[in-house]
Amino acid sequence: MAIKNQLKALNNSARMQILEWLKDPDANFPPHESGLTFENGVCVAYIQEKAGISQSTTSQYISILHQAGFVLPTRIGKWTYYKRDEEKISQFMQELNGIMTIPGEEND
Amino acid sequence: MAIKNQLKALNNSARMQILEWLKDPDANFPPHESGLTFENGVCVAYIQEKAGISQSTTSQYISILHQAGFVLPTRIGKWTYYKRDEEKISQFMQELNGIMTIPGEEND
DNA sequence: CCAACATATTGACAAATCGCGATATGTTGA
DNA sequence: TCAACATATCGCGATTTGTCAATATGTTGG
Repeated sequence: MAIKNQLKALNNSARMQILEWLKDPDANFPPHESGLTFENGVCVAYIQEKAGISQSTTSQYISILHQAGFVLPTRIGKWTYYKRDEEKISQFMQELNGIMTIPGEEND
Repeated sequence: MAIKNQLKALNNSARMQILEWLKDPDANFPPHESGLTFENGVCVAYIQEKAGISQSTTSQYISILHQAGFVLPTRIGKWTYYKRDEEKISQFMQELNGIMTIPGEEND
């Protein structure tokens, strides 16, 4: 159930990229005008600008990433900041690994 | 390029299941009537029967798994046997892991 | 409360994917 | 060469996804 949505969320290059950018906000986004650090993540407007897609599409993509459990929102004032949920992402990768690979196999 | 097709290939429960079944053909399929072992994989007809989908859909799904590099065909007589390409699968998982996770992070 | 703004939701339509039946291709045994 | 069979490909309607503009919701400062 969960993993199906998670794979669907990844099945789009913009959504993948957003997740990658959020790995290192300092390297990928300008500082927030509010002076806020990236501790709580990045605001939607910055993600939109970087991705070069419309506001509505950006919001929808972030919603899909959120439903997949990959990002966590923090609302501060009129802004919503999103950051990666590293634990959920790790869990997903472990689960996918369990599905995809054979336990004994040591291929690399 | 490659990883996009690979994620697409996984974005379908029947295709995921086929890959899982092929992890252990002895456990998931009856022996080939020809007496052939599963060394070269499983014939399409058995996969079709197990998946409960049409012949054309089965063939197409296997083709998608093949394009993704997840399975290898061996033609013997009028049969085509498919088995997992463990190396490619491992490579895919490593690549996805590199994209999805942050190097230093040790979440579990 | 209102105007301005950030984000979310809705409605629409094109493009991609699902899954099938029909048909084509390739192979073997007679 | 032909009939039977295994698999692949084609063409199709149905469903899902991509992406947008328009609109709704929620928040703050005045």
